[in-house]
Amino acid sequence: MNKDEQLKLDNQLCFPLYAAAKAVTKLYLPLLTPLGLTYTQYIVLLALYEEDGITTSKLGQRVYLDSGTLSPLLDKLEARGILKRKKGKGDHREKHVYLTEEGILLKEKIIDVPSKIGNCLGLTLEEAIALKTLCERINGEQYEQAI
Amino acid sequence: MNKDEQLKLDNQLCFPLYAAAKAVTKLYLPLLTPLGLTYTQYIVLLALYEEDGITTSKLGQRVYLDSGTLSPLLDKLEARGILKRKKGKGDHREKHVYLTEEGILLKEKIIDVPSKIGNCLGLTLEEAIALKTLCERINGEQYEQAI
DNA sequence: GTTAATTAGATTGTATACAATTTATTTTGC
DNA sequence: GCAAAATAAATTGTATACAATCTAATTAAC
Repeated sequence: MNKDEQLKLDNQLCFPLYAAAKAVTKLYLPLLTPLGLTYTQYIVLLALYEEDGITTSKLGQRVYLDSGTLSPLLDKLEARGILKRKKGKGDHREKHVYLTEEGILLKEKIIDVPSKIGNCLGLTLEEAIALKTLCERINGEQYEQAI
Repeated sequence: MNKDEQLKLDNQLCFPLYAAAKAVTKLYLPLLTPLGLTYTQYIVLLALYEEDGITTSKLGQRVYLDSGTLSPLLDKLEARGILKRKKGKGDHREKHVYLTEEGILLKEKIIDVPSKIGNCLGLTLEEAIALKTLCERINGEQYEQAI
């Protein structure tokens, strides 16, 4: 394949990946909008359901978001009464993120989302696992010095 | 796997996919920033190198972007002198997007980007093709009535 | 032990993304 | 042939994303 061929959209890996991520995110809209949640807010809540009281920076590492994205997002969820941020006893620079009663109750509405999404992708279970594994490989790489 | 397990971040398909797309997009930064381009602008240019003079709506379908994203993006590229939009002779609602001399010259700088990115993903060729194929399957699906 | 370097979180600035709306034009229905 | 529906592009509003910067608090260095 020459350089001109290589430049075509259909020969890129990045583009289908970018498009697929957007398409899958959009799949969640009809389930999350009724709950007043965006996809990113949903992801942040999943992380909190796993580890309540996590610090903001740890949460950011978990969901691959920096403070520029996470701070205003947490502002909104806090304003809605879903979570609270409190300074810990130790390091006073850190803030811990805690689910409120309402945030904990919201889990009951969220818990059916994965199964409802599950069979909508048009992939077999094996294909979905293969896709997930390949994406995790990419996410696990260290790219800083790669270029 | 019970519902609580199913809700964990590590058991989602959507999340690694979303993270991998962001990671791959970020890989392009050191190559595109020197050219003054963002990743999305790069994708739009690839589409134009394949079909110069395409209408705005066709371009949007090709790169999976709606007019709300594409209009201001084209504004910027037009302001930089990389492309021009002109009304066609036929349907006066349509605008056709044409590369300028400068936009055509830019291709010479862009043409090496794919090969430079190529081997940075830590995937074998077979794995990259498998990933691309699975993403294309997702992109080809019709999801409107799926939920 | 005091200054320098680092870190946590927030803020600012720019660029996506997309739903919903608006305007101009074209096509349909009858 | 004309009102109604549809379409193309732009605009508005809200929510990511992230680089760069800022402030406050902590740690390191000497």
